Amino acid sequence: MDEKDDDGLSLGLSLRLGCGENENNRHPFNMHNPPQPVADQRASFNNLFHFHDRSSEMQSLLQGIDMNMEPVCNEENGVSSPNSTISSISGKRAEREGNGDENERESCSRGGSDDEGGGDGDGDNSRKKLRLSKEQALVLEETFKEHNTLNPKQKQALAKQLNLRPRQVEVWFQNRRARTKLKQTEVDCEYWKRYCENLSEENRRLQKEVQELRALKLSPQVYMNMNPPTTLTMCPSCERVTVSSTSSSSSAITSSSSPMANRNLFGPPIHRPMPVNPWAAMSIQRHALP
DNA sequence: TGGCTCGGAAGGCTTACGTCA
DNA sequence: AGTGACGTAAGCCTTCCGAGC
Repeated sequence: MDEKDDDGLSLGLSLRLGCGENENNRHPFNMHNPPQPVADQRASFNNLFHFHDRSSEMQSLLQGIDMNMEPVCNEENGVSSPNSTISSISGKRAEREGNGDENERESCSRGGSDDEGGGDGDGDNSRKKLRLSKEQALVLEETFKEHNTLNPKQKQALAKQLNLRPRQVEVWFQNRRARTKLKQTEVDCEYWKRYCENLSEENRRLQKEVQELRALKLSPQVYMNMNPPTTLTMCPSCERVTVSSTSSSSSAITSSSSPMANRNLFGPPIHRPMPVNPWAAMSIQRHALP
């Protein structure tokens, strides 16, 4: 088992960091906090999740499901939910399912063999699709919002609550993570696209400004009215811009009063609105882009 | 009825970790 | 004690394909 940190008493939870499927405030493009590689983001947090400590809202969601009901083999029932059928269990995944799922699978497979014998007759090769009920989907969604991965105990508990096989819960979470990531990628791409467009616009504007300044430089009377040369510096920690004159006495001003106040001289704006959780973004308009 | 989208499921691959020589 | 080989478990990616619109 991979649950080395599971003491068997607590319901530990494995969470992925950085990619942010569950991090609603994720800022994937913050230059000071770049996105992390997906493959190495696994980290385990224990004791973060207890099914029986859920909110009352969650409890109400679960009201339609008998939490005390023993998990019922779907193959025995023929359906896992009022509008679902069940797929056959086969292949590598079924082979490597841990002991935690083994008992249930074995018991289910006995019923499944009966069902297969009297079912549609296409045997193990068929993928019988199921459609999770609304109640099941709601509970899974709510659970996913809290934690996008489950450890075996949580998977078992959730499967029991929803009257599903642990494998179904596992697959649902895998698909949910994958599709969340896809959504996030789409949002990210759109963001970068518009970000580049704005950079191009900014570049054009600055080039025009340079041309205007060069034109002024060519006219001699301008020099007579110019202030002494100034130096712009920015504190790397607080990012405040300081304008200091080389001749006048300590005329340093901060960015708040500087004409350069709104210009980040050293890269993209730090506090630029970043893409939000894609699922939230689907219903909430994105922040205004730069 | 064919096309399309959604989403459950399977298979392959990668990674992390434990065990053992 | 350090190390490489090996096995195992879990997650991710890609693809398939049934169901519903």
